[in-house]
Amino acid sequence: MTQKPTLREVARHAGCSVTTTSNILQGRHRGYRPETVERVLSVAHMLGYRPNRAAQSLAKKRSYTIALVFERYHPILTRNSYAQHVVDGILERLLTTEYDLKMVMFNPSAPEHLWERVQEGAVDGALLLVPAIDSPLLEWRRHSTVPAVSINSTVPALYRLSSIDIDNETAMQALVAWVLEQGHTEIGFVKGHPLHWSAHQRERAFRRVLAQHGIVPREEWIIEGTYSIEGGRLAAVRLLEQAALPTAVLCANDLTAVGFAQVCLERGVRIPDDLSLAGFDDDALALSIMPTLTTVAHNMHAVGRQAVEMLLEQIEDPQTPFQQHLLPGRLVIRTSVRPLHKGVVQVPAHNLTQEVQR
Amino acid sequence: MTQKPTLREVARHAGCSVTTTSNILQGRHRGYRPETVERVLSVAHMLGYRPNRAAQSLAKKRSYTIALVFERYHPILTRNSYAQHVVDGILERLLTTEYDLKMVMFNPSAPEHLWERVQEGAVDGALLLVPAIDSPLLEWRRHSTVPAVSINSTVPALYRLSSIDIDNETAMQALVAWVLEQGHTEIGFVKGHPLHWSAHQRERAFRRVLAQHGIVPREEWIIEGTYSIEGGRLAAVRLLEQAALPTAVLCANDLTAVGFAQVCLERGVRIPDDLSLAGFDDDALALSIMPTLTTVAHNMHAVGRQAVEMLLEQIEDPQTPFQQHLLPGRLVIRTSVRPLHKGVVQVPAHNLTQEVQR
DNA sequence: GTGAAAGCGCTAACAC
DNA sequence: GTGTTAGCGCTTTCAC
Repeated sequence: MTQKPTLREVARHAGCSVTTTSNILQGRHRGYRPETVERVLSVAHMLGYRPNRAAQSLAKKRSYTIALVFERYHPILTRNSYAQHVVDGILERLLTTEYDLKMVMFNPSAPEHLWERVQEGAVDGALLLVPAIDSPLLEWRRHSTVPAVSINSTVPALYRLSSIDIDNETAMQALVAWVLEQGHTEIGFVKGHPLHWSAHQRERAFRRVLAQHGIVPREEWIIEGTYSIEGGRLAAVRLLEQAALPTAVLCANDLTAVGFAQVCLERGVRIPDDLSLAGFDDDALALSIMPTLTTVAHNMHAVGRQAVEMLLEQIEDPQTPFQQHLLPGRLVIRTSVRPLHKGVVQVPAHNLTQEVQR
Repeated sequence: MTQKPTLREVARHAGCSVTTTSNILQGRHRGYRPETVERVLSVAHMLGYRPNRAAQSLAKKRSYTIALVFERYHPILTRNSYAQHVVDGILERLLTTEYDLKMVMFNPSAPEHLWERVQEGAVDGALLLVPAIDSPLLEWRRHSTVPAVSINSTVPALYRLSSIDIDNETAMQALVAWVLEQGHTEIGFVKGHPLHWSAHQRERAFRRVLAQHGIVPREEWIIEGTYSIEGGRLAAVRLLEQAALPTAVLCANDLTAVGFAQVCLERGVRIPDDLSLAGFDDDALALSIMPTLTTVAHNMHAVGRQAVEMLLEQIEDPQTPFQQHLLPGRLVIRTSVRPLHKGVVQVPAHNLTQEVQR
C-alpha cells in the first residue's frame, strides 16, 4: 500500500476507532489511556499519515488558508521594494500556524470575481495590500463577513476595516523636524500619489511641522508627484525652472527622490551642496544613488507579521472590534541633506529612533 | 435564507435532482432538455450559488491550487525586482483557469515540512522559484509525484525537472558581441552568485565569445561576485587596485553593476569615459544610476506565464515528458558603454532584438 | 433525459 | 475511555 493512508487505516492498524484516532491526532489526549495515545501516534508516524486538507476543511468548515489580495497592476506594489518584506513577514508569521497563504489578484474592473471567490469558503480571512482611495476593496465589509485587515493603508473608520500601517505622520514630522534642525527653513515638498492615503498623511505632516515653527510653506515649492521615479523627474523639472529655489526638498518617497536627483545631476545642481534632498521609505534605491539618501525606514517585516496577528485574532473571535495600528519609523540619516546653520530654529526633539550612516 | 446556498438547494428550487444540477453546472449540457438547462442555470444565478471548494476538491481529488515554492531568505528573490514580474505573469495566466496560487516558503533546514505539505493533496502542482545549485528542491522528483516546474533555473537533466528560464548564454553572448563591436577588447567580468546555475551560464558565455574572437581573457579581470550591490562594490575595489585596467567591465547582473558604479564614482573613475560598464537583467535600478546602464532585458512576465502553461500541461497529462524551455532576451543599449574604435574586430551580427535608449 | 445512491476523508455529537 | 454514526457539499456510476 504505497498510497496515502487515510484516517481509517491508521485506526485499523492502531486497533481503535476513527474517533479516537482523530481526537488523538488533533492533540486531544485528555481522557485517553497514555498507551492508546502512544500507539495511535506511532502508527500514524509509521504509515506516514497526513490528513487530507480538503476533507478537513469540509468537515470543519474552515479552509485554513488566508488570502493576500492586491490589485492588478498596483503601481505601489510593482515598483516598490518593500512589498517583498511585507510578504516575508506574513509568511514568517504563518509558518508557526496551520494557515496557508493564497495570492488573489483583484481586478478592479470585475470586482464580483473577488467576492465570489471569497464566498466559496475558500479563505478564512484576507489581507488587503495597500488599498487605494478609490479601491473597491474598501467596501469589503459590505460584501463579506470574512475577516480582513488592510495593510499599509489606514482607511477612514467608516469602512470599519482593521488596519496595520506605518506611522506616516509621526515619521514625516520627525524627518521635517530634523531637516529644520539642520538649519533649513526654505523647504520644498514633492507629494505622493494622490490616490494613496499615505500621500495625504505625509503632506499633512509636512505642513503641520512647518506651521508649528511659524513657517509659511511656499505653494510653488509644493509639487505634485506620483510616488515614482518619473514623477520625481517631472517635479524636479518644474521646481528647478523657478526663480527662487528652496535649500532643501523633501520627497514623499524614495523613488520620487531618486527621479528628482537624476534631473539635478543632469542639470548640474549638486546634492547636497546646492540643494539638500530627503526621501521616505528607505527603499533599496536609497543606497544606490549618490549621495546616499537620507530617509525614514519602516519595519515592513513587522507590518506583515502584525497584519497576520490581527487577522488571526479576528478569525478566532469574529466579535473582535476593528482596530487600526501604527508602527513607528526610524530616521536614517545619510548624506543627502547638509547642515545649513544660517538661522536658529527652535525644534523639539523628535521621538523617532535615528541612525546615522555616513 | 441568507446563508450560502448548496447544490441541493439549487436542485430543489429548480425542481430536479442534484445530479442533474451538478452536471449542468459543470457545463455538461449534453443530453439535457434545453429548458432544464436554462432553469438550473438561472436558479443558480438567482440564488448566487457558488460551489464549495473543499467539497469539490474532496470529491474530485483535485485541489485546484498550485504552489509557488521559494526558499526562505532567498538572496535573489528578496533583492531583485524581477520576482514580482514573474509572479505577475503567473497570476495573469492563472486568472483564466480554475487554479489558485498558494505561496509556500520552504525552509531548507526542515525540508520534510514541504514534502508533507505537498503530499496532503493540498496542491496539484508546484512552481519552484529559482532553485539554487545546492537546493533540496532539486530532489523534488525523488520525494513527490506532484508535477513541478523550475523557474529561472535550468537544472541538470538528471533531476528530470521541467524548467522555464531566460536564455542566459545567448543573451550574454549577444551583449559581449555588442561590446566587442564597440571596439573594446580588454574586458573585465564580475561573476554572479556561485550557487546559481545562471551565474555559470553567463560566465561561460562571456568566455566563449572572447575565445571565438581569439581574445584570451585576463583572469585577474575576472572577479568573484554575488549578484548583489555589495558584491559589485567589492569587485570594483579589487579590480581598481590593479595596475592595468580593462576598458570595459561586464557584470553578471545589474545589482552588481550598480555597486561597481558606486565605487567608481567614489574614486573618480568616470563611466563611461574612463571605463565602460554593462549589466544584465534590466533591473529597475538600471535606470536609476547615471549613466543609465546598458544591459539585457528579459520578459519575466512571459517566464511566469510559460511556467504555468507547462505546469498545467503536466497536470492534465502526467505522462508529459519533462522539458526545458528558454526565452530570448533583448539588448538594451543605454549610455554606460562608450564606443572605442581603436581596433577593428570581426563580429557576427548577434540574433537578439535590440533597443537603443539615450 | 433524469435521478438514487454510494462515496470522497474527516469531524463531532452522542451513546455506551 | 472508547466507539457509532450522521453529516460536511459535491461528484459520479449506474439504473430507470
